[in-house]
Amino acid sequence: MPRMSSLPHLSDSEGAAWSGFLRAHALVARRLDAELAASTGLALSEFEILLQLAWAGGERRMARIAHDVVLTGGGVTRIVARLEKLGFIERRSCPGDGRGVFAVLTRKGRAKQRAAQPLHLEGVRRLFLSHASEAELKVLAKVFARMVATARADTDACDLRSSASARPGRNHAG
Amino acid sequence: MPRMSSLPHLSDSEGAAWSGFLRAHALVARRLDAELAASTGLALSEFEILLQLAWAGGERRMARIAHDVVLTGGGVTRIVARLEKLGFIERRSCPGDGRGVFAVLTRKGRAKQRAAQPLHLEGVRRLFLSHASEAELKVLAKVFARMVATARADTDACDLRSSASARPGRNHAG
DNA sequence: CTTCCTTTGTTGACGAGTCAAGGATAGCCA
DNA sequence: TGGCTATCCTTGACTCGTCAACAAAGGAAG
Repeated sequence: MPRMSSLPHLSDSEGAAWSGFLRAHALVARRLDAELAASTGLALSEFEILLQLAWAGGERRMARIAHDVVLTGGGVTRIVARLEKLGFIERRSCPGDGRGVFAVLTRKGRAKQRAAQPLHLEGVRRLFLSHASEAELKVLAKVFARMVATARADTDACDLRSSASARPGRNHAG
Repeated sequence: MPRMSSLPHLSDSEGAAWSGFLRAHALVARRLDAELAASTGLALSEFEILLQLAWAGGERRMARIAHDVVLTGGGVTRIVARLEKLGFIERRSCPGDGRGVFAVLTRKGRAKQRAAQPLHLEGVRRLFLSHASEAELKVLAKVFARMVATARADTDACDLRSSASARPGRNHAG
């Protein structure tokens, strides 16, 4: 019979895993973002988009970016606008689909991404990777992959289902 | 020699673990927050504070809350203000320390927390816990604990050191 | 007691990203 | 060809939480 620790009705390891997940993410993401911003002027979300683009060969459609970095369409529009104003990205209309927009890494953008890469990498290693053995890393990867897969499946299914239904916002009813 | 997958200079499992970490957190936290908000009107951050309070026996000082949930002092002030307006929390001045403020769970607040608990728990299980075996959960807990411990140690040390120094903000210098 | 420094909590200004509405294009079916 | 619906992106309004400045209170040293 499992005893309870930080969360009632959760076993010790359950509670520790969940609360650790939240705390670890908050601490690691916050610090990495701060370090990145301090020495490159880029927020983590901005760098991640540059990285995605570099990884994708330089260009990618807005919707695809949003999906990859788990952000709203509107959010991506704004981040890309920021990066465009800085000269790191260009918007290019999508031949063959008049709705689509490509975000394209400029030469300057690629340089910036390359310059920031070592710092980012060092941060990821120091704050995250260094705390797990190779075997543990594999476990994390596997578990996260499962969570992401089903969360995405759910979301997509939900999106399809609710195409024409209204959902309540945050009502704050006591 | 490790091959690279989603992130250059990172091995497959390293890249998968890191990017999985970010994606999984975004998806799980977003969805849990949405579900919680839809059926209780509480944001995840708000519920977590109620939970902390309940867990702590009903009262806790602001600074302690901020530390526990990994938020800024200002942030906690605002969340507590929200919860106070809703009648879930009372502010009480701290006897013996004129600066301190206790956040105290009201009867209504405790009831709210109890009412929301099952939904929260179910969400945590479905979105997070169900994707890992007991052994895997133990690994997650251990790894997260290490990350949190050193991140906190670093932060604290940094805070002490920088008590009287200026730090640059986000400069956005290209 | 006075001075200096630290800690605690609050607040105005702000930045980031969400949400929902809207315009434009695509694609299907009669 | 003329609807009808779905998808893509953008934008105004808004919420959330951060940051920096601040006021009030401890605490130690002279």
